Amino acid sequence: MNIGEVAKRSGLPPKTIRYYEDIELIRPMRHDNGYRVFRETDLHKLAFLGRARTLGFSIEDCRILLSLYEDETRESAQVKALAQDHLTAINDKISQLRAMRETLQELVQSCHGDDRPDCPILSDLSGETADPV
Amino acid sequence: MNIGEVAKRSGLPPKTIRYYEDIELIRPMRHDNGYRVFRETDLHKLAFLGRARTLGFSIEDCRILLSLYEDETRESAQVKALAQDHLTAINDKISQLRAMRETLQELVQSCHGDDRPDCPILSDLSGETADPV
DNA sequence: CTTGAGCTTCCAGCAACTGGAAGGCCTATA
DNA sequence: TATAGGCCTTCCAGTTGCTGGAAGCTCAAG
Repeated sequence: MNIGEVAKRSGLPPKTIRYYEDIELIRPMRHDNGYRVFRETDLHKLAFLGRARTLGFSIEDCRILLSLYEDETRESAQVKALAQDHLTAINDKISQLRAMRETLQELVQSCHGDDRPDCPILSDLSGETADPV
Repeated sequence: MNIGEVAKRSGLPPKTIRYYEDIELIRPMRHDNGYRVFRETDLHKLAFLGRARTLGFSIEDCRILLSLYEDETRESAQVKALAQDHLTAINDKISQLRAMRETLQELVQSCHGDDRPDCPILSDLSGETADPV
């Protein structure tokens, strides 16, 4: 398979696939003409990576996951710990975003949003303490 | 004020303050010796920026917010629209993260996490369809 | 033989800083 | 007065995960 085909089948853009080779997540062979040759195992790895990235794992986590996947002597505890840490990080991010949302929502709601310059959003940002509702 | 003082008072690290000058969010004066001189208005702007960044606004949004703040002929509708868009983006991100969390949580729960290699997390990533529970 | 699609490499840029090196300045104390 | 330290300066590089674009080679079709 050439890169275009693999891109279609894996759902990853060619640029990304080349990048993954660059950082040595995959190691496709080469044709005599310099073209990359992808085998089923390469495609499989790329799909694995795509899925892991969709779940938000970092590239370095992906590298570890891939190596665990290929290591028949792995302990599932290692995988679980990695996933658990990631889950915790995601939960932290959600909390942060929720805090932002809460504040923003209040500010947006309190702004009349017309042609007058008066604006509680800017007031808040500039450090004025909000009027008690 | 020197940068250290401003850093303390604004809560932003000196590096970040220099960076903000670099991208022309602020324009502090200079002493003869080359040191930056910050006035109250600079400090005020930095606090504004810090707060806006905490709410997740991008630097470019911050630039716009700052210019709106300083524009007495602004219409609050402009500010509100910006904040509303940002709020929408945050909500999108939260949705994404929640989707990740849901999947991850299931996977983590289904993994026994012991010394055996068998692992539903890796199975999922590798494209095996999950066994119906 | 030419055209166009597909492939190659390499370089640059995004966001928003952050770390570190090399060196100037300022103040206090011995 | 010398020096030590702490603060300041600039500049360069690195972070994460790609993405865009340029220049150029290859391949298949007409």
